[in-house]
Formats: sequence, C-alpha cells, structure tokens
Amino acid sequence: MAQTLRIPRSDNRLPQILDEAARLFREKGYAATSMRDIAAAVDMLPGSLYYHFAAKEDLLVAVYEQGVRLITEKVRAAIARHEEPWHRLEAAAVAHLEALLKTGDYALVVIRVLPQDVPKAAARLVRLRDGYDALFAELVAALPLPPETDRQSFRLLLLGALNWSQHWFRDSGRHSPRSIARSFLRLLREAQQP
Amino acid sequence: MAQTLRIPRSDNRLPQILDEAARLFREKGYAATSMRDIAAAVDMLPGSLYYHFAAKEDLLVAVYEQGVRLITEKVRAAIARHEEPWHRLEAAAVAHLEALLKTGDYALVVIRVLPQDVPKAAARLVRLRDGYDALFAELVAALPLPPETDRQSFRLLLLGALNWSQHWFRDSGRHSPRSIARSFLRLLREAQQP
DNA sequence: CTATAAAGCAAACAGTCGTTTGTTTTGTTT
DNA sequence: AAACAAAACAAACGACTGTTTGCTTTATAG
Repeated sequence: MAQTLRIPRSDNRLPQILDEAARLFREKGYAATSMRDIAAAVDMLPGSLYYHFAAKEDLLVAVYEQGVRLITEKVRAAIARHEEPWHRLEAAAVAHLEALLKTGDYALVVIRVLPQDVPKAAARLVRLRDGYDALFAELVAALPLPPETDRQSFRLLLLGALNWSQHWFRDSGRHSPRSIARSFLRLLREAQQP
Repeated sequence: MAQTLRIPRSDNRLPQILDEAARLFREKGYAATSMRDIAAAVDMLPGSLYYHFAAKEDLLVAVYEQGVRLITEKVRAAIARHEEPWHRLEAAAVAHLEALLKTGDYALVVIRVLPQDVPKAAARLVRLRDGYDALFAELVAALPLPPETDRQSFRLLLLGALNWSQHWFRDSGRHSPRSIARSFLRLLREAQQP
C-alpha cells in the first residue's frame, strides 16, 4: 500500500528513442519522419513506440522540451561567468550557437521544426520557446546603449542571425560557432559605442 | 508541317495551380501538403495535376523558381534607384523584406522550404538560391567599411536576420517590413562609421 | 519461486500518399 | 463541320501513414 509506483527498469530505452527521433526530425523534418523510421532506428516495432508516447506529436514535444532545456542550461551557465553586460551577451551568443551547431540534434529541432508544422502541439511548442526568448531580452535590456537604440530590433537582429546560421554553417571551414557568434557581436557592438 | 506546336489555351489554369501550391507549401510545408490538397484548392482531380507536372517535386521547383525570380526583380529594381553604397544596401534590404512579408507566398516558400526537405530536387533549389545570394555579396563588397571588417559575416548577419523575421513578424503591429529593414540596417551602419 | 507490472512483439485497422492508366471533354485550327 | 491536340475526368494501383489491439516476454519485488 505504501508503494504506489514501481521503480522503472534500469535499461530504459526511452533516451534512445528520443535521441533517434531528434536526429530524424532534424534531418528530414517532422512531417517527413514516420513512426516507422524512428522505430527502425531503435530496432523496435512501430507499435511499441506507443507504450512510451501516446502520439507522434507527443514525441516531438518531448524532444522539443529537451532541446529548449539544453540550450537554456548552456546559456545560463555561460552568462553566470561574467559580470559586464556586453560580455554576458557575448557569452550567451556563443553558448547559443554552440548548442545549435555542436551539441546537435535536440537543439536544432527547436529552431528547425516550426510550431505551425504541428498544429495540435503548436501551443505547447510556442510556450517553450517564449520562455527562452525572455532570457535574451533581459541580457539586451542590461546593455549600456544610447537611449535612441531600439532594443527589440537589436535582439531580433542578433537572435535571427544566430538561428539562421543553421542553414549555411558547415563544420569543415575555419569558422567555428564561437568565432561566428563573436564576429556577429563585434559588428553590432562597434556601432553602439564609439 | 510548318506548325510544330499549337498555341496553348488562353485560360490556362497553370498559374492558378502554382498560386495554390505556393500558398499551401508556405502554410503547411512541403511534406505536409498533399497533391490532393492542391488539387482540391484549384477544384481539380488529383491526377489532373500530372498533366502539368511530372512529379510533386517539380511543382515545388516551379514555385521556387518563381519565388526567386520575384525577389530578385524587386531587389534589382530597388537598388537601381540609388547610387550611394549604403543607400543601395538599405534599398535591397527593404525590398527583400517586403518581398518576403508582403508579396506573399512564392517568396516565402523559398526561405521556408529547405532543400534538404526535398532530396530529389535539392540540387536545383540550392542553385536557384545561390544566384540570389551573389547579389547581396556585391552590395556588401561595395560598402566603404573599415579594412578589418569581416564582410562575409556582415552579409550573413544581415541576411540571416532578415530571413528569420518570417518567424516573428505579425502584420498587425506598428512595424512594417520597411521599418524593420531600416532598423536593422541602422544598427549595423552606426557601428561601422563613427 | 511466484506474483506483478513494465516493455515489447505481432498483426492488423482504416485512411492517405504519390502516381498511372484509359477515356472523355473542351477549345482551337483548318 | 471535321480534325486534332490540350486539358481534365474517373478510377484505381501499391505503398505507406499513424495508431490500436491482444498477447508475450522480461525484469523486479515480496
């Protein structure tokens, strides 16, 4: 009677399912990835996935949640190491881009799969994103900018450019996520303090 | 014998097909849009579409081509009206964003549908995009920037931010595509010339 | 060792997908 | 009016979709 829930099996395969789902969602997109694709990747039968998730959209939401959590943690840890507002923003930009381009699949799903692609889960996905956006808004708010500077545009410019980098970034070149983020921030900073 | 091809019927419905395909591809994405969706939108039977296009991917490529052509024309016309490099770039940015956010479906398909979403047509789509990118590269090359400025990063920063705006822009607010583009450019310009 | 619940298998459901085929309608040209 | 091609219909093909159901395996708890 005291025991209401049994301890789940140790070799749980749920992490593996999430990993492969994240990989496939990011590679082919949500709609083009079938439950059978995911099942095959984890060497399972399609129906077995429904023991872990009630529907395909729920699997996406789970991946999405983990992606947002991962980016948020990386960014929070990075900015905690600095005091000066510009340094904090730069650290955040670097962490954000490294989470996207190096950590891999989970984070990329967050900016690759659009909420409108999954109508039934759109509200949940948007809520997850908004929480993260607020973090950057705070960082920009703390910057010592000229009073006439539009801080909202500033944030959208920076974050948009960072997110778009998924489309052209190739790991081969001399550019690293860190150098790209720094380069972007330098272009923005020099403009604001002569 | 002299006549090899008959003049096509005047009330051709091909433009209508492209219009609806563009609308649906931009609303739901490529994979989530079915040939039946498109056929229903133009009040046709699914099979009839195959008189105009050999495959779904070819329909996408046709929409994509028109989208790229549309943006390119708008931008070319806009920059032709200015001489000074910064003014030319600003005109291009405004035209680019207006093409995306006002002209509508065709242009948005170009930045919404990723080449990797359509493996069989990916090469064709990338080729179309690259031609356009070169246009912006020229504009940035003409700017009178300090010698240490990284012009490639400059271009990627601006274009990325512009393209990403599709995700947050809402037509309701005080912000217009024009004001956004100008705002972005001001943030970038002030940094480069004290 | 046995009871029990977690986890997965096996097989199918109804529906949708892109596409093909043969035929019919429609408009234009002569 | 006859000839002909453009354009669309009507109907189906096999493959694939997300999901459900009932049964079996497997590990843990008492």
